[in-house]
Amino acid sequence: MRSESKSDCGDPLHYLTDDQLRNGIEAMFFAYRGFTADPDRILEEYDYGRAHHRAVHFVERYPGITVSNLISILGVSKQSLNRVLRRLIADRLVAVRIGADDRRTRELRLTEKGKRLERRLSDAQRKRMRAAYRAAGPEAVAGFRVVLEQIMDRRYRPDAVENGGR
Amino acid sequence: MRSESKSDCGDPLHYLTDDQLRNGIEAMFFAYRGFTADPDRILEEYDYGRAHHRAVHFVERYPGITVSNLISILGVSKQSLNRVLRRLIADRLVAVRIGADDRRTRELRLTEKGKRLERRLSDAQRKRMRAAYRAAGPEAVAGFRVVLEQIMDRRYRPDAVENGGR
DNA sequence: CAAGAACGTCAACAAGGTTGACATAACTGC
DNA sequence: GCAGTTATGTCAACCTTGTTGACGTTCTTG
Repeated sequence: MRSESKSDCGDPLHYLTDDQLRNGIEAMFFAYRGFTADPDRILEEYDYGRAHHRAVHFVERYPGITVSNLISILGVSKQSLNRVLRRLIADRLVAVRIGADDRRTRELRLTEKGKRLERRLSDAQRKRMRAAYRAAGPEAVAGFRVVLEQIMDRRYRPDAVENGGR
Repeated sequence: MRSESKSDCGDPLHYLTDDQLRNGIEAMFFAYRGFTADPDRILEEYDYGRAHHRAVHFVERYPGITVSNLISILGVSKQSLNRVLRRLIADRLVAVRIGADDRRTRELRLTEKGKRLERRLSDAQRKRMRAAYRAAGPEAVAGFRVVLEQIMDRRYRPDAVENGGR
């Protein structure tokens, strides 16, 4: 199986020691902080928080998504999401339409204004990711993605990995 | 900006497309959630939060760390840390000593009880990381670490990367 | 038509972040 | 030795974002 060990100093399982794992854990902590730092600064201007960013992100990602689907992706209560969504709708960043097939549901989409904010936020975040990816190189990035997908809960793991190419 | 668009396979810079970056961003979101899920469940039993976990983690990591150093690592205000620390001290998870060289400072250490909780938390977190690492393999892990270190802010990056060896 | 689902909303509450202000003890420079 | 600065603790007020519980409306479905 894992007989191909690269950075082992003798022990092929050296990368699984508690120390290595601890380093990885700490790296996750610091990296996630860096990861959110740039959008956080932008959101401050608008008096929005990270919750607004997440909502905007997933509405952009799945245009026409319903409220309950958004709730289950974000993993928050409907009251919590509603507070965030209400403001985004009032500020005309998100548009609501009655569900086409089920009139009880609400389909969410970004307005032009919403798309502009989303673009600003994701540009900032992508800029940092791009710099990191570029510095690390394609093989490191591939490894990064594999490990992340292992860390996340099974149900969020993209089983059809379209970036498997190359 | 990058002009080469979409899914042109064959492009050696394909891993830097907006789509790839966006996938990475989303993976970070889901992975971080999985990453904190297990400790969160344990903390609930004790009525502690993530803030307590972070404090305990870094006190374990740097025994004798001072309050101000802990503040700057965690990146929170002293009032915020104080609220968390006060409880950990009252519950006898953290012991405080007057600084050896500077009597104004307070040196923080885990008590036996504190070590037990820290161990429980980090065992849970390591278990998930170990499974992820094992499934991904050593090369993926090496890539994972490189990318994470690029994402985090420079000042937290370990300049002496011990796994850079080979 | 009755039941249940999807949604919105009000209220109360908690964790954990912020800032401002103030107090004390200890170090440091002159 | 005194003045100024630093490290810490604490009180108070406030914000965001999460929670639960309760209730009402609209719509789908058996």
